[in-house]
Amino acid sequence: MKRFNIVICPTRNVVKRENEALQERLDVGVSGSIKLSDVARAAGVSLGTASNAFNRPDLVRAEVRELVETTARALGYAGPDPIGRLLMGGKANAIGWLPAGDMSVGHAVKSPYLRALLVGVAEICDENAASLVIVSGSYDRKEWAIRNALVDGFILGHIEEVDMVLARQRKVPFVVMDMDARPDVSSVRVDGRTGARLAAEHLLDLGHRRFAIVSVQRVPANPIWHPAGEPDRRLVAGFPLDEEKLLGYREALAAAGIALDDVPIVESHPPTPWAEAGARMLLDLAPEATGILAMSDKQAITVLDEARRRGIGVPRDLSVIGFDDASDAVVAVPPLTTIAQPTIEKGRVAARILFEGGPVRHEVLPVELIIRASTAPPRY
Amino acid sequence: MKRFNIVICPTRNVVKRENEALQERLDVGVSGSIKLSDVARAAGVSLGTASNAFNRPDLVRAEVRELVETTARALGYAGPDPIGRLLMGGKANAIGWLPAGDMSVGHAVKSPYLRALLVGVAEICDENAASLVIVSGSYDRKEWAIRNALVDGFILGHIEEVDMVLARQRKVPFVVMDMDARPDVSSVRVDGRTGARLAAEHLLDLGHRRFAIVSVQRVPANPIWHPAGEPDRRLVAGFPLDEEKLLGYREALAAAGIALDDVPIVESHPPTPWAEAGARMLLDLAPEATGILAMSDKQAITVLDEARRRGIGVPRDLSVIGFDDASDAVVAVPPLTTIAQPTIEKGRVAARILFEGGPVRHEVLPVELIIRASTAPPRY
DNA sequence: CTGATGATCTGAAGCGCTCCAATGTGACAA
DNA sequence: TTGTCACATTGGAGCGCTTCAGATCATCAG
Repeated sequence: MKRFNIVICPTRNVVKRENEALQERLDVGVSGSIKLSDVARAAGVSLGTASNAFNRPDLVRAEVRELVETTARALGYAGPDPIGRLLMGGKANAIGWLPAGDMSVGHAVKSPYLRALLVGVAEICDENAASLVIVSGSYDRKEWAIRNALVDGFILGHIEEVDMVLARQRKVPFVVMDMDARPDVSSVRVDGRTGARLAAEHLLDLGHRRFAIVSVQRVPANPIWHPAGEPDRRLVAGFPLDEEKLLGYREALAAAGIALDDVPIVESHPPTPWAEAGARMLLDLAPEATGILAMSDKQAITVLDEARRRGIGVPRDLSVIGFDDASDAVVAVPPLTTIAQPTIEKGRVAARILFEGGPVRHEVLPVELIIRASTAPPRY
Repeated sequence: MKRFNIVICPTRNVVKRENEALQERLDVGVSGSIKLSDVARAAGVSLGTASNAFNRPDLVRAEVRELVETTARALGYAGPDPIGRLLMGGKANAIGWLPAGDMSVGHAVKSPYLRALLVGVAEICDENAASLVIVSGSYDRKEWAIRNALVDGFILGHIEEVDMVLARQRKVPFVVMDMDARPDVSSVRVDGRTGARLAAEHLLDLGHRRFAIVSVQRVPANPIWHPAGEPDRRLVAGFPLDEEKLLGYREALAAAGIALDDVPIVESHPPTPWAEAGARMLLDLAPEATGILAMSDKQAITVLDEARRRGIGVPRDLSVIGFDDASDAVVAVPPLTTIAQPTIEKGRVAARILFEGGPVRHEVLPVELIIRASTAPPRY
């Protein structure tokens, strides 16, 4: 029967205290929001118990729990503030995604390739009931973003070494995409070299011998032209994955007796205005090429469009092959021959690495040649 | 000259202390991460000064600031922890987006309509250098999500009243989409009623008199058939905006002497499997209809596909009109006649309301009839 | 009747940071 | 010399919560 007393006392208390608290709040107007300690006081229990009532209900007697809940409701308390919770080592319940280079949030949503990646990541987020943060990461804010984004882990588009150092300091797990990461950093990439080799071999098999390459430029800027035979040419490719692609092209071309240095290259930034300038430059300066090797579908399709504008028939006069097999490749005019990479799966794998924790992993995903209608034997 | 002393002392201090601190850290292995107070101690300055060195550098003498920075670097300090910062009323620098109903993160990225919305929101996020959180909000987690997402504001897809109460408790600004919000909650919507009226009028003008409506079902479930003349029919539409559409249809039809109650309605959930079942149900049960009024492009296109499968010619045998003008409307076969809504702009407006703060706003955006090839006069 | 055992609760110590009132200092004017 | 200022820095009080080592008390075996 004493039990009973113990229960009844706080209950009586609460009615009284609740009223007091309510009164207080009315007096002060709709004052600063109530916190857990207010609820605890009003309910006549300790802060710890109130906390437990919300987070570890099994540790609290049913009556007391209910009492706390009632009080909370009466006070208009919205439950423990996520920020306070976080401080004691709680999880943000979200992972962050930082697209490569200077890509904005907007671009991340618009680009078919990045979007596909996002779809994969989002799927795994759903499985884990976590939110997805598209981190605003244009160059000038990237450092701030990496340091301050409220996430439990990061997926980083291929980034600079310096950003990787930052990310490591952040002490949250992260995985990088599309680069040969250091051994102590998880990574997910596709076999860009093989893909590029397949692309070049496809055109070679069709009989092409005069090529031009559309390479990726890392930053938004005017396209750069690298003529055939350019002295001291290095790997002119924006991101690590693009360097790999260049190696793949070189490998295949070399097997056919063609030196990479004898192939003109245009470097352009894939988003629209730059890619278009690149396409114009390409068709202006390499009119003799019959086979165009593009490092992304976006760039390949831009070449397709520019060729159409000029009355150059594809694939009659010009063959174009892309890379990615993003969603727009199949609806391009003509449908784009390309190297498919499992982009959605790439997103999934990266996200899984984050959620599963575990040791460092390095995943390399396969690529595949998809022959559509933008490539054909050259006319002689 | 005393000035000089003051400067030099901490500097000497720091070298010594830095070593001590380093030693400590080595002793403990790579122990728990260093915090601002460690840096302050090691640099021989107060915690407050160390904080200022990072956040309000102008308040700290250059030498001291540099000293703090050096020490921080030496200790491997990654800068003030965002969580601690948050606690004192800092901003998360992110806004959250919670798609409607039971939509998952994945669906939010896949659906052309939601994606367009996302593009608009993302654009404004970029302008404000903020991140975008796609909040995981399937029904069972929605409450948790609203309470705990680490954001400075919310964009809520049309939600239940109860969620709005939660959102208000959260004490962060939020705006709801596509519903007649309460006067104290900002909202952005399109003029669904006018849009629907335009759609019905278009078909009426073409000469159609026998209609069927594809309405939106709020939750994933088998489609529901509402035959013509169903007794006690109410507004059978999933979300508030869909109710408006129904009113618009009713208005236009009534003007032509057709009672809404005499039009069969199928209610289906727009994502794929349900929409397909709805399309089949529609063509099975309303074979006499020559004009289909669909509340979303997704559903309209699904009808298009099912009709093709059955050998029903569109627009020869059947006219179909959608709503949204999402990106897939124009590439549908045949290209879909639809009511365009400024979806991207809708996203922009919602995001701007959040970032600009200011008083409650209620924005209504216009719609427009886009005639393509899925509608034509009926055959007699 | 005693000590041991569980089941509940309490109280206080953080978590890492920001903010602010108070302090100290040199420069400058009176 | 003294008073006044502006600037640089300090110390400590929070921010809202979780966690954990006790404290309490009814219960039960011995």
